Amino acid sequence: MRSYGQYCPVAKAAEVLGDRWTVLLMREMGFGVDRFNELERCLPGISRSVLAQRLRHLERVGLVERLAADGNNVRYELTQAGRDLKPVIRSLGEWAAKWAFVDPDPLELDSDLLIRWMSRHVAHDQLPERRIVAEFSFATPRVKRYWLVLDRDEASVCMHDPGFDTDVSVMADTEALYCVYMGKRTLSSAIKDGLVTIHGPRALVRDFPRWFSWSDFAPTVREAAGTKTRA
Amino acid sequence: MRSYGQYCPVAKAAEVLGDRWTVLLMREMGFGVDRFNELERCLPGISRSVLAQRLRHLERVGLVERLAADGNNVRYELTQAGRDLKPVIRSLGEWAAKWAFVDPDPLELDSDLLIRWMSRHVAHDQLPERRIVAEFSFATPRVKRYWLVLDRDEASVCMHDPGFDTDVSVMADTEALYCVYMGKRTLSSAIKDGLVTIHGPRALVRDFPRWFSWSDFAPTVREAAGTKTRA
DNA sequence: CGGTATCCCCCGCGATACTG
DNA sequence: CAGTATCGCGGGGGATACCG
Repeated sequence: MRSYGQYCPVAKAAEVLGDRWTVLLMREMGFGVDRFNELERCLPGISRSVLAQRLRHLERVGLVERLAADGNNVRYELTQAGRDLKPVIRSLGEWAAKWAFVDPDPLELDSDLLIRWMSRHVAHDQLPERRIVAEFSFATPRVKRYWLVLDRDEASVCMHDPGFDTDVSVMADTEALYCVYMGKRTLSSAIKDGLVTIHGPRALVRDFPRWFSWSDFAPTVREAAGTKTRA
Repeated sequence: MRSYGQYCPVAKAAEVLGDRWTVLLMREMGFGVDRFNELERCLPGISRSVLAQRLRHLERVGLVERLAADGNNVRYELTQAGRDLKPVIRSLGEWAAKWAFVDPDPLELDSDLLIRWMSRHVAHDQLPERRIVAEFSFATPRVKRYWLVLDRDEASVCMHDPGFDTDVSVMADTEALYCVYMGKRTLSSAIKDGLVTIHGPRALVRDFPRWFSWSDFAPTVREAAGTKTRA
């Protein structure tokens, strides 16, 4: 971003972070996404050239470190300056969750993203001791299936059947599950309305709601839903 | 700014604030600048069309309210949502003051801005009871003079001699006074180095350093000057 | 996987002039 | 003071192809 020509920290921050995609890229890296192609997948719509340009820029200004283990095995890590930005970006999100946030636009109902985001917010300590495979099916905006493989240490997303037996099967309306994730409604209300259905052994179905901690911003979204004052 | 197509508060905040100038505009309004032409002067380089477009946008998304007292007497005020953004923008600046901030670029030495900024950070309770007129002279990058009229309630900047008697006369190297303002150096060190000279009655010259509270970010800049670790 | 190279369009935005 | 109107360019960035 072109300089503002001001010796002011706010202006400097705006120059470093003001380019399109940069804040979202930092958000993703703050969640530990560290590979070029994975970053691309987490930012639908970004072009590969822009992603490369942003990563170079962030490296140049000292927010990101490029770690080339060997040849084509590259990882990107936040520096301390980059990690230090995490609470700032969070406060941006908290602000938006409180004021600028209404309902999901139909165009925003990307089930790929939702599944990725859910996989980042697994309450691992609430899971059974053994590995759990949860299958998710969405009908809208297009039919999609995913498998979440969860254990006490890790959560991974599969776009194809991983081969393991499925423990729990979830059918969800994409918008409804997005709203649950974001704190706009409760999972139980979505289930009552028939927008989310969970199949599987009784004990697992009972515990399922506790396996996810949902969005970091959900508490703020819930709070904002109460106080509707905008002026 | 084009949508990111993500139902995520961080993405929404980036859409609302991501356009060029928007964050700086909100910074200015947070300081109470509320007139179109004054905003233009506080954002050197912004074009009038972009300023108008940004104000309309911010009004549309509910951060700014346009108050037309009558005809051409218009003021812009932050809504509660806009005021709520102030600490967020501040945290952006704090981050930059800590990590992304080195020395003023020669092109950033705009004495107009410096005087305006200083006038916002007057420690009114440290002033004498009576009105004080301080004259500032800069030699670089071009010869410029200003008068700061200070009292217990108010501070105003004059680009021309206001007619009142001058109480204190300050001659300053622009870069040095910028650095003092931003916390990169102390006023006394700048005086010692002959980069700032204060003339006037002994008592006023003695008290002058306490009349200004300097930049909000100065403490962070000072702190960062100690710890040079960047990785 | 981890990028680069190219192409090209569009529009953001700065400059200037003009109006009520 | 508070804008609108117009113009013109520069480059941001999306799409696609290609490479080691």
